Amino acid sequence: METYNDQLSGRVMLPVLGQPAAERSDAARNRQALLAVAQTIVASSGVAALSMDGLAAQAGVGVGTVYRRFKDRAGLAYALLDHGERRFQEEFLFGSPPLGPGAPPIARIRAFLHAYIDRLDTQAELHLFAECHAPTARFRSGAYQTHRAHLALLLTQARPDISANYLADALLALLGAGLFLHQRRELHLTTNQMKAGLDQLLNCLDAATEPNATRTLDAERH
Amino acid sequence: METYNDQLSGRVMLPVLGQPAAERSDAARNRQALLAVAQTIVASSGVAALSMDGLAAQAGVGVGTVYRRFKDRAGLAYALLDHGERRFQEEFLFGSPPLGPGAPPIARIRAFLHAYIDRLDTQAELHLFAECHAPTARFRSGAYQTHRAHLALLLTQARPDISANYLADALLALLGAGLFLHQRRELHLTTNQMKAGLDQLLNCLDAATEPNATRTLDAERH
DNA sequence: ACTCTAAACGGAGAAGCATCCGCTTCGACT
DNA sequence: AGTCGAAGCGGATGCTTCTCCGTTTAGAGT
Repeated sequence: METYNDQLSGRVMLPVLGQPAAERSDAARNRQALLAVAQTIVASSGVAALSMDGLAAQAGVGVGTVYRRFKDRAGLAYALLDHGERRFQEEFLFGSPPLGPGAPPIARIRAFLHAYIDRLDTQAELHLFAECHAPTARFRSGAYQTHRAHLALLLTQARPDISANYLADALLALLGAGLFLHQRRELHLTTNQMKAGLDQLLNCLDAATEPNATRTLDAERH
Repeated sequence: METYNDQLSGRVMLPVLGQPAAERSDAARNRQALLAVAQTIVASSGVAALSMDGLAAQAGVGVGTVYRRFKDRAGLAYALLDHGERRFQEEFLFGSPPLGPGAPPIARIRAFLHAYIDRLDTQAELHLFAECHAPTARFRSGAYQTHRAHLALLLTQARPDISANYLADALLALLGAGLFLHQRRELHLTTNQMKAGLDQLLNCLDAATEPNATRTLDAERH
């Protein structure tokens, strides 16, 4: 029933409307403490070692508190990813090209995919952890929605003839943590090889542009 | 450490080499009984209601037995998917075209994707269950390896200029149970719409064939 | 029929997730 | 400073997964 829209949100874009009643100071303190401890655990022993009970114990709070703050295991994971996600969003929404505005659509998409791969390179386990413990949540999360909207917008510009939303979902599927880890651990691909693979597909998209479709809205053909 | 290679295997293709020492009769009996009970539970109450303890209780065996037979939750799920997977493999390996041999590569790929979507339509929850409880296992499973090899072979014929293995993984990523359920539940797509989406992408692949690359190995250009 | 051993069985127990609910505390408003 | 209600706290509790290990049994060889 509940979603993780608050975590990892597209809040960056939202006006300060009905801020859902700011956290009480003790609550905020606990959240920070818990996040700090959680990060330490993950850094030192890996995500597998991160348990709700253990976290509560190490942070010196009751388990109830952990659940109140983070809802569940997946919520905790999303909270841990949130900082990086915010920065990422700022970069592709407001940063400098080619990731940020200013570059042609295909270039921005490419930059987005590359940047995403780089994030996975350091955080794939955490992403996987989050995805697995709330399987449908990835798609409902604010982060996913934002990424999807971003890609869909760019794709509409690059390929007005293809369903942009579908394509956006497709591209994001290629960035799933499970696939990434498989490619890294089993196939021993480097991030550069993955990027190259994605580039190939993008080239495909670019090359296959229908002759009568406008490739970019305002660029002349030559 | 362990994998699920035995479940959902490409055994279809394997000669009768070192059959891993046939099951003892009591073991086989228990496996059948457990699978039957598990299927009943899933059919009547959904995958969420399928617990190892409950299964053991309902089947009248100890939990240890369940774990010995199926290794873990994910293993049980894979075992439940196994029957259908065998039939699916037979169809795309030996069945009639366009799914089976005889049709041109792109047509076979399309047929494969469509058939996969149809399977997901009835079994997505079980697939998701399996994927989530052994996140990396999907990629290591015999089923995945077989699907991947199949697609890679066809892709090599259709697009010798693109890394077939990478593309195969990409296509299979689009068939993840998580994405499927998201598209069905959240976006209210029909299976036909999903198939259409996949077709669009395939058309892209087809259309973007490099002019100097041979589209099919022995077809003349005109 | 008897023996013997690898395989299978069963269930107690450890550990984790999540909930519930009575108690405590913050902080807004007098 | 004092009141008061919403929000937060915590840990007992229940349920589940999975492991471990002592006991039992199938079935091959004699």
